[in-house]
Amino acid sequence: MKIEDNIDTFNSLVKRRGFIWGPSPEIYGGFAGFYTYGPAGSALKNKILSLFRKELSYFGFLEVECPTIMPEIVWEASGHLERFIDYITRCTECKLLYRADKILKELLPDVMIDGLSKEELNKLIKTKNLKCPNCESLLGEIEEYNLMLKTNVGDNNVAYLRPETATSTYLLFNRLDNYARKQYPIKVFQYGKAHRNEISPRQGVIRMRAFDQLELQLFIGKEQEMTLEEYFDVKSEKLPFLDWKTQIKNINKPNIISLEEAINSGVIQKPAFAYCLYISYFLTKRFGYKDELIRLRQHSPAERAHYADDAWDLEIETRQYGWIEICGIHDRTDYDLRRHQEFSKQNFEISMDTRSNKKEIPQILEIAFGIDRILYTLLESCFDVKEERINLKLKPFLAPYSVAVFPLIKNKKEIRDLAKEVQKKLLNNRIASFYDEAGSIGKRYRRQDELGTPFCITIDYESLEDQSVTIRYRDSMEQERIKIDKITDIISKKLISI
RNA sequence: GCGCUCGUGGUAUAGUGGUAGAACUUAGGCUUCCCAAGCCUAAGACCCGGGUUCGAUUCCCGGCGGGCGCACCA
Repeated sequence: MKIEDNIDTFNSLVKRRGFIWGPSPEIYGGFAGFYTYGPAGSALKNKILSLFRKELSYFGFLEVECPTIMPEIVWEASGHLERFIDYITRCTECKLLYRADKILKELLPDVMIDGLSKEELNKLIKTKNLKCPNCESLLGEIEEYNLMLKTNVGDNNVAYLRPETATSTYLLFNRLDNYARKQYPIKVFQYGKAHRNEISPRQGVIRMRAFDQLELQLFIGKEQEMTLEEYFDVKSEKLPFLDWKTQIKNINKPNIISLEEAINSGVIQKPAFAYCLYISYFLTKRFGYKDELIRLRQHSPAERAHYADDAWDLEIETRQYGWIEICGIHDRTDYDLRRHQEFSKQNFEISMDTRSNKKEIPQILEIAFGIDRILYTLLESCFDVKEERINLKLKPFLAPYSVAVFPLIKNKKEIRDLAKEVQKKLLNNRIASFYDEAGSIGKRYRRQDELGTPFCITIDYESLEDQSVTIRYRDSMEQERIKIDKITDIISKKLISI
């Protein structure tokens, strides 16, 4: 069978090899926006997370884990309740759906629409006899479309599934202030599920209704944002910046400049924020994306979220979906803590510097990764077809299986026994190893290539005599002879070093 | 959500108003071969519900799901 180097081959691989299945539950026809990771996908995801945790600990981040359901007041305070509920109206005839504020602004350019209540919007539609631009029929009653998933807890308490993990981290502020003994900036992250009731989810795991976020937060003083030590260690690092003023000129090629140059030219205002952009880029690079597939794109002021002062997306270029955001870096200012202080009636004004009595509410800088998008873009960017061979070029430490073990032939007892012994030895050292004796040796190599297994060990006749085996490398397909008692050492080293 | 379009084994598909054919994959066996060889055998599918019909996977309606366009995407 001819293996073509195209996106269909990729999509079928992702399913066949157990990376991503869905929409789930498949046997009931599927539920749009919900997907499942099969064994290979779960393994890959766990390795992604384990790399994150390792690196974040290096950068001094603490991990927390909060509930995914929070009472209504939290979302009122965070601003999500207001911003995630859209008033919509649909045409009574052609059923086209409009966002109420947008259509009213279009039809009534002279009326001030912003800030009107649902009742006032309804009144306007009725008194002005507003009609659908598409078919000239009357527009219907205002309805609410809520991007947050609502639920009831206990007897009758309204609550929402969190649409982001960040907010739940902010609610820990006074606990963290204590725990970290005011060693600002306090660096925290949280990994977990978030839920959004997308109107029409598409693009597979790129836009799901239940998805995984890994969000880093820096609680930091306003002055400290300009003087952060960590910035000075990395300020000469070069990143691919695409600021919004450049985008206006229709230029989509990033400008590769250092953090310092970005600050000096005014593209970035705060050194601490520049440091956050650096962290996002550094972590992304650790997964092995090629340079040309990464860019940092700044939001225009109009595109920014309600809480953000400056916002950038770290994007990866994909074959199937174009540039995809895998990480959002936001300067959330003191917006969140100020709001939660107000709604919870706690005091978040603290003195951050013992030398003065000045009190302030800390600023928050946020680096928000979408884990599912990392998993997807990583699979896509590692997918490679050459000479009838599918090869998933994952970094060795990310591959679902680190190594596979084969007896060259299965009907020779001694070879088979030795192969099983080698397999056992690897497992005893907790190396993710897969044993396979079915089919020709070439077929077994191909199976592992599709899963991204970086190393294959083959036991042959020679092994019986000199206790050596062949190690075969996924990308080069080259083979080397190594001694059995060196296998675990060699593999372990290769898993760390690359 | 609207419009168009599509939905057949694990994957990608052929085909039909009388329940489906091949490929790859998978499993068992032979072969023992270091890069998808070959041979034998086996398993496995018409998205769901309703209607028309003697009979529906096929036609019609509805639902669910996918793709594309519009809208939406803090």
